[in-house]
Amino acid sequence: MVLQKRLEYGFNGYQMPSMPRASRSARRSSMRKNVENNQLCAFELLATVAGKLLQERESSSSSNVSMRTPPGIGKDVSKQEIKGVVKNVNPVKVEQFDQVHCDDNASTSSLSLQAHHKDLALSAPHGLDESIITNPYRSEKFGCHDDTVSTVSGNTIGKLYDGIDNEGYPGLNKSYEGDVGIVEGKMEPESRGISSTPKRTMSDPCISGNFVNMGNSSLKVLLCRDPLPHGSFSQSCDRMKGTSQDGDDNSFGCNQTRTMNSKTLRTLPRIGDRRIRKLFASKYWRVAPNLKERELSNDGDMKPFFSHKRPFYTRERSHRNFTLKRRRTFEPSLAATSYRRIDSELSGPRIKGNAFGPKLTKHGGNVALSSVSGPDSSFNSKDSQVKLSIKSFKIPELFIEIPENATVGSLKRTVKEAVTAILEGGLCVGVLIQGKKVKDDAKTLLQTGICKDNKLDGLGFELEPNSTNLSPLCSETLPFLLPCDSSRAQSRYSAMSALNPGTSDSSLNPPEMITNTETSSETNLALVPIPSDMSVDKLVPNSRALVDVPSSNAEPLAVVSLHSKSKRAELVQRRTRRPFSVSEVEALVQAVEKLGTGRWRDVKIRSFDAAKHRTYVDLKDKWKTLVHTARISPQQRRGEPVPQELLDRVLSAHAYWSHQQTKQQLSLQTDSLGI
DNA sequence: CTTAGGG
DNA sequence: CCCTAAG
Repeated sequence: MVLQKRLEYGFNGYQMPSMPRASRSARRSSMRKNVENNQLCAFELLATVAGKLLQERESSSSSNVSMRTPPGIGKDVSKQEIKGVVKNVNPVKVEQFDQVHCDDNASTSSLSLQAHHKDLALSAPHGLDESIITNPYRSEKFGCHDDTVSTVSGNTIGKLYDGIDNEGYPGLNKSYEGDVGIVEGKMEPESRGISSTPKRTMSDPCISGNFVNMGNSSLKVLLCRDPLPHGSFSQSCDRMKGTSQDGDDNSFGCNQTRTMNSKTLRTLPRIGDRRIRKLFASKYWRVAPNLKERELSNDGDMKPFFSHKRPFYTRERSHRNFTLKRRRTFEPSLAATSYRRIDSELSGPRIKGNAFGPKLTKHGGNVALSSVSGPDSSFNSKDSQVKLSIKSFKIPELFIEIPENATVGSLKRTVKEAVTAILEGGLCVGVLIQGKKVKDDAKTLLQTGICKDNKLDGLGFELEPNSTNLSPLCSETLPFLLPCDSSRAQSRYSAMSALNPGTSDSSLNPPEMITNTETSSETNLALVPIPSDMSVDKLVPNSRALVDVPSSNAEPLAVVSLHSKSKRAELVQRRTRRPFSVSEVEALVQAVEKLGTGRWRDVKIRSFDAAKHRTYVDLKDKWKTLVHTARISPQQRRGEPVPQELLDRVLSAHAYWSHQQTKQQLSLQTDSLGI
């Protein structure tokens, strides 16, 4: 009776959509096993190089002496000069190369700028009035890297930033495109030298990153890479239109845009995703899973409006299953972008002035490509030796998470450890020509086109983490996705509040981000504040080194630990609490009324697709609490009061679906018995 | 990955 | 919200 009554409440005449659910298996991918066994390719080589570098750093104080033929590299056939690994040691050093740079200025410089800008964006999205960013290019040009410093005003940065966000690199498009072209195999007359490198990087939203966690002296490093098609980067940025930060109020009704976004986003990072998850317990990941992609076409059908004439929603699922592979990638949004780079540690003090060195450290690049100076044809030697100058290698991205109260010294140590760990973990060197990876190691340089007579324009090298030790990490979207400009690079280096009992979430003390562009000449650790979705595109005028991150953004980071040493640190910070708003409840109720209580994934997609911080589990939980809430007396309820009307609907729907469920079960039983 | 439930 | 067992 009661049930009946309830049903009447909101289900008058409502026909239960009897749609068989797609079998779960259908969505399941059997290919779980991963190739985690990548062999350590040039591990040794790199280790050697790394070692060298480290040594050099320690020993060489000011001399920008370039390393000569590091063991293992180009010893035989080609003679290479590795000026710096991981960091640009010093562009100025070799005239010849500089020459090249200058010549290329037209194109290179813009390119560099791009990269540069990107970096800026990454590292100092917020007020930068006073930030000083060295412009490597300049330095290079003038040969006085250390002295020439250009100051970029916050505005400028902001603009750059915006430009980046918009996919374009205003004013830089030309070169950018050129790059892309190269990547695609097209060679542009103009691009040469470092071109290939930068583009590669840029086009690789996927970031390879290392996450270093310092809390508790734990060191967590995570490397990830995930090659993405160029262009994804920019696209990856969410451009959710007009969605509230929460996505709360806009959760419904605007699927279209959202869909596109999600789709796009989802395309981004991925490889790492699963892998990582697998490797590490889910507890390490705190990002809300992104549901699978949806079809645009579904949007119409999916309209959340509760109506009797509901369209064939049924198709939705199956369709979706085929077309879209759902992906819980890290949200691209940030994902893609949140990468910090730490190229410094290794190069030590000398990098000063090179913080934003020519090396295009685009974040996002899964591999840090360093710029290879493609020696011009003019730079040939007499014999058939191929001379290469590798200006720098960028180490895979690192993520560092360190408590605010940590000391600078510990920060340094952490970074160092992280870098060391990476190097020790093994790196592989990849060779790219025209942006394409040369896979056949057996080929001779000549065969590959790397010969003195050739312009080595398209030649590039990249360092890649040894996949054995890392997991590609695609950052998940920040839970709080930024509506329109999430595209901007962001990273989170948040202090783990969990480690600081005294100041945890509730303390309203948001972890602070360190934006450090000038902190030390030693480290170019560019920490980027996480833009809060709340204050989306505003640059905080006076925030310089430290940026407050709204506590609401203090979402946990994805941290992976490679070192067993940190156990406690593994405890991930709990997600910040985000009470459901009435509108969200409304959306939830509506969705459940329509879909039932056993299809949270669909509910999520239907009404909360844009709310990245609401997982289907969250929705399920919320429903659970709603039901509970509806049953208790109003006096016992807490939090934002939910309209009684909604609660009534909750009860009705709950009753209805429970009934359906039992009914279904009965029929099943009957069936099996009957047969 | 999703569900369903307990904590 | 988290964590997990199941599927």
